[in-house]
Amino acid sequence: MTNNLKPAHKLPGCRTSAARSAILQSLAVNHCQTAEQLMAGFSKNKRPHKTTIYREITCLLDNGLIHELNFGDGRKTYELADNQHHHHLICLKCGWIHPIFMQHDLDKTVAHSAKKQGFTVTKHSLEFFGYCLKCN
Amino acid sequence: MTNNLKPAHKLPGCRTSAARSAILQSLAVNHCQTAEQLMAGFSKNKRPHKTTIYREITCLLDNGLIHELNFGDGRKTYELADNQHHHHLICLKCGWIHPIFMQHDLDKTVAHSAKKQGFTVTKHSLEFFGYCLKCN
DNA sequence: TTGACAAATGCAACTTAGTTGCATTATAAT
DNA sequence: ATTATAATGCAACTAAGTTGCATTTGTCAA
Repeated sequence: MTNNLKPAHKLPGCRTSAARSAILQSLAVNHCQTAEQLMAGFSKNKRPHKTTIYREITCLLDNGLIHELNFGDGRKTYELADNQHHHHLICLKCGWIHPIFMQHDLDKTVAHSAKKQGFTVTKHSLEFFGYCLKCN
Repeated sequence: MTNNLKPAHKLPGCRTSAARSAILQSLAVNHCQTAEQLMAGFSKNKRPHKTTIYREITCLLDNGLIHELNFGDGRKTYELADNQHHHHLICLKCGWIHPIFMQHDLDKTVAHSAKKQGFTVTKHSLEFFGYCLKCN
């Protein structure tokens, strides 16, 4: 588990970083996490400073290893970039987040009509909100 | 223009409010605006305090007159609730926002499969990011 | 193996968006 | 006209995230 993540930790122009490795491992276990949740994932005695967390997140974003998401609650959420394109179910009560895989060509469809007004679509965000099993 | 908005300004348990009327009028002209943009819409000499803006936004949300959106830049955006269901084109460079109307039954499709795991979909968010005519 | 440069880290102070408590003003129902 | 309560302003606060700077540490080249 640790081993197959190691290569990804080696980034060009970067050294190995305990915090960076830990963040990637944490995201491999828990699909979607905020900066705060990533912080909480460390045991208290070896928890890095919040500045470090935010800087490693920036580094991982710059290197395309993670994606930033925003579910409307004002916090940024992160997930590994190495998984296939998907969307999310998000519980409005408990914050439970679940990836869903569905086939669609929204991007293509919209790109076509958007182009008529000179707009080029590069990505989209599609999230479903509601109530999970426990909160229903 | 002012007249046909007036009735909407009368909210149960609320008095008429200059700030509230102005916010609704501003959103009628400019589809999507942040709290800061709404502030900027007032001429300097009769601009209400930011606390007032935020409180009026809360009031309008509570009464269902506006919707809150979040395009991932950390700011909340507001639009009138009295228009038909739509999504947005959002320019990543200049922040240009444009509503798009497209037919789809994503909500229904997903609601069906989500229900199998006990999740009830109540709403969804679908936004397209890219570059507008000017920024292309 | 060592030396040195740059990356990683920690800390304090700062920024930005938004919130809360409290005092004052003003609308509208009686 | 009186009065209750909504609307407003102001100051102080919170929460998420950022920046500057000093210190530590990993890694490359000699």
